[in-house]
Amino acid sequence: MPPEKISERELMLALTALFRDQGFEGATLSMISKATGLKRASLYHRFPGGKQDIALAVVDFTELEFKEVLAPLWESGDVKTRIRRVARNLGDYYDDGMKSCLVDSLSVGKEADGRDIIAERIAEIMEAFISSFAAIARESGATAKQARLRAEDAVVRFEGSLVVARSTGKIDSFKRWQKDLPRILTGE
Amino acid sequence: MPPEKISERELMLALTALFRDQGFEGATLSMISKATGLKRASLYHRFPGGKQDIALAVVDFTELEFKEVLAPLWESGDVKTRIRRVARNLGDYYDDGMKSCLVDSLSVGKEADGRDIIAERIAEIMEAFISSFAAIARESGATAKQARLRAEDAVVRFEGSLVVARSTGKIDSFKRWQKDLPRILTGE
DNA sequence: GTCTATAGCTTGATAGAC
DNA sequence: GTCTATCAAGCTATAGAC
Repeated sequence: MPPEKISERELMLALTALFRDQGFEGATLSMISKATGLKRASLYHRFPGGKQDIALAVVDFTELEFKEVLAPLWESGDVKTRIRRVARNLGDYYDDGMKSCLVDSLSVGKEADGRDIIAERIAEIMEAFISSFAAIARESGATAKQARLRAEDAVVRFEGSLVVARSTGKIDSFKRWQKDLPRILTGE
Repeated sequence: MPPEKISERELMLALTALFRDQGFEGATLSMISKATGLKRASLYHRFPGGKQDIALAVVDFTELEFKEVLAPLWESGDVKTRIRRVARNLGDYYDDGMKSCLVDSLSVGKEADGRDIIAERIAEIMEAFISSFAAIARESGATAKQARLRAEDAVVRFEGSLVVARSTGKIDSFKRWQKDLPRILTGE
């Protein structure tokens, strides 16, 4: 057998970038093949379920990556400091707002085929994102209800700033979101 | 000649819904044909430039529709009342947050073909949206700089709440945005 | 202004060699 | 684990009749 042409991690990073930028319909097997250096048949060897399998693997991978990005939330220390750390991590991960959100890109499109399975996973990831923010808002002294509202507000502004950045090419609102995040979650 | 099978307005409404829900790559000519009742060749009669022409027509149409939705901003009367009216219009237009934003859907995808022309128009629409909000924020007493910030914040939250609603199926954050809009734009 | 019919290409997916 | 070769189906787009 020939050796692996691309490591698991490099493969997943390339696939994630593609689905994030192109969405499910936009990411064709030709693009995937080109981006990974693997021919069609090799892709089906690694992902027997085809394109849907690839998309689901990307979602799983992103879920894990995101846990690392949000890791400071579960550590100890000053709450606002940890939130600032997460804001910085998210800035790195999303290239200061120039990259789209996978949840956004993958939730555009038809509900045919196995897209509903992907949609379900997408909803789970979004919920986990909000819950993570709610946990630290709670830690900062908010009631459960307050914390949930603050967390949803933070995620709404995050997603919105990425949409605005992608459509206008300007990242100002994302940078402001980064700066405002501690205030949003702790309520000042 | 046979009569028009579908009125210009009905046609544009169907096309807009399709591109809004499916994105550019996701909206195939088969879907378009089915949704409008027009065969492929008839679509090319109305839109000689093909799919890109249709998408651009959808963007133009949406730009006009949006001017009606935002119309209260240019009327006279109490500022907060007019903002509330716009919030209600946007709630109707986006089905309380259950519909996606065309700007979001159409800005996902490859930059090949004539997609850059569409991207340019999308950026214009987003800018007009922000400017409209900035104008009424200015009217409420804000400086030009303050008004711009408030307007961007309002649009960011609007887009974000639609992304969250689409991915989770829950419209709570959109409803909150609607309620908060007067406060966001006038600064209380 | 609509249609049928078709062209030519790309898509997602599979078979089988090495 | 990778490849070449191939498939049927779908895609965008066009020609030409009525």
